[in-house]
This record gives sequence, structure tokens and C-alpha cells, in this order.
Amino acid sequence: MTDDRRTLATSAVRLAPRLLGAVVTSEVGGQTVAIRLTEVEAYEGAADPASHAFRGPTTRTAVMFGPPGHLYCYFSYGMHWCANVVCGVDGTAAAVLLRAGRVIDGLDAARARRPAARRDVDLARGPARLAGCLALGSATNGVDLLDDSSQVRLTGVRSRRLTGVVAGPRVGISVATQAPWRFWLAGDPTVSSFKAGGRRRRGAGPAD
DNA sequence: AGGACGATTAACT
DNA sequence: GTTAATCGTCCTC
Repeated sequence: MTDDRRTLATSAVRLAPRLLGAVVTSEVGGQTVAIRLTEVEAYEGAADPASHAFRGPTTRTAVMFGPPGHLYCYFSYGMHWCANVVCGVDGTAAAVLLRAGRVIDGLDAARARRPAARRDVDLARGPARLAGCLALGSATNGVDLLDDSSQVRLTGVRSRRLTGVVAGPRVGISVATQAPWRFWLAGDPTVSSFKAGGRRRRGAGPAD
């Protein structure tokens, strides 16, 4: 295992704050787009009821159980794709959701992929928006982010977290809502606005 | 075989 | 502030 991959063979909570400031570069579709990460969330697999991997491996989550340094993409709400960096040692299912970032290369291609974005800081402000900018989806699920020949690569993972990294509750989940496993760069305009986790339950109103 | 529910976003009022 | 869009996945018959 390379040194780079070894640095990812750690828990999601330990890795997540060190991904802030790192760069994801996509060459999908022959267009280069690079994003500097400003917001992430840690998901710890078997120990974390909010993780897709909590109930054990399935077809969808197989990549999460593999070696670190690969990309886990999943389809959400019937419309969107979101992307994670798989971490932890081979056989565990930890991963870090890429929630937001700043486009630092390929601005024109990113704008073309996200016509709804009014400002450039909105292009990758949110996990599905970020995946849209980089054209991540089913075709990129499982790619090795540490292989120079991959269409999607991760560079610049820090050995120590940057100053200005803050932590708080994760977004959009209905269990384990209190764990402060969302990390972002304080004051950065590309970070998504906070929304409390725990959506309203349908068809489960008060019984009386 | 059927149904509930999303690690969301954009467009409304 | 609210809500529609839209479908794969997983759980329960």
C-alpha cells in the first residue's frame, strides 16, 4: 500500500477535517474540472446508524467496504448523485461525503454543467451540486482516486487540519443527528447553509 | 410484490 | 417559510 493510501486508512471522523483544502480533479467527458473541498461529513459504517453501510454490505455499498482511496457514488432522491471518499482499512466501511467546495479549475465546464447556479460560489455548494460540477455518477463509482490514470483524483490531503476548520451536526439525516461529524471552513461562502437533520416523517403523524 | 424513505435541489409563497 | 420532482434501495409482507 502506498503512503498516500495509508493516510486514508483511518476513521472517517479523523480523516474528514484533513480533507478540507484538498483538491478533487475530474476529467470525465474530456473536460477538466477541479474543486477545493470546503465542507465534508464523516460516516463511520458499522458504528454509525446514519451510514449507508450500517446494516452491512449490499450491492450499493460494496465500494465502501473495499480499500480506502476509492470513490463511492450513490443516487439520491431519484434525481441526484453524491460522492464520498472511502477510508478506513479494507473490510471496514468508513467514508467521507463531499458536501461542498470551490471550483478552482474548469470554471466554464462547471458552469455549463450547473446552469442553475447564479454565482460561482454556488456551483459546488451542496453535495449533489459538487457531484454535478465534476460529472460524478454511476460511471465513476469505485474509481481509484489515488491512481494517476483515473478520471477522478484526490490530491493535497493534509497531515494536519487547516486552521479555521469547525465542526457541527451533519445535515439531512434522521438518526445520530447530534454527532458533530460535519466539518467546514469557517466563513467560506461555498459552504452550504445549515439545515437541521431529520426530515418530517410521512404517514406517521400523531396517533391521537 | 408492495411500499416507505431518503447523506437533495430548485422553485415557489 | 413550503413543496414537488423522481426512482433506486431496502425492509416487510
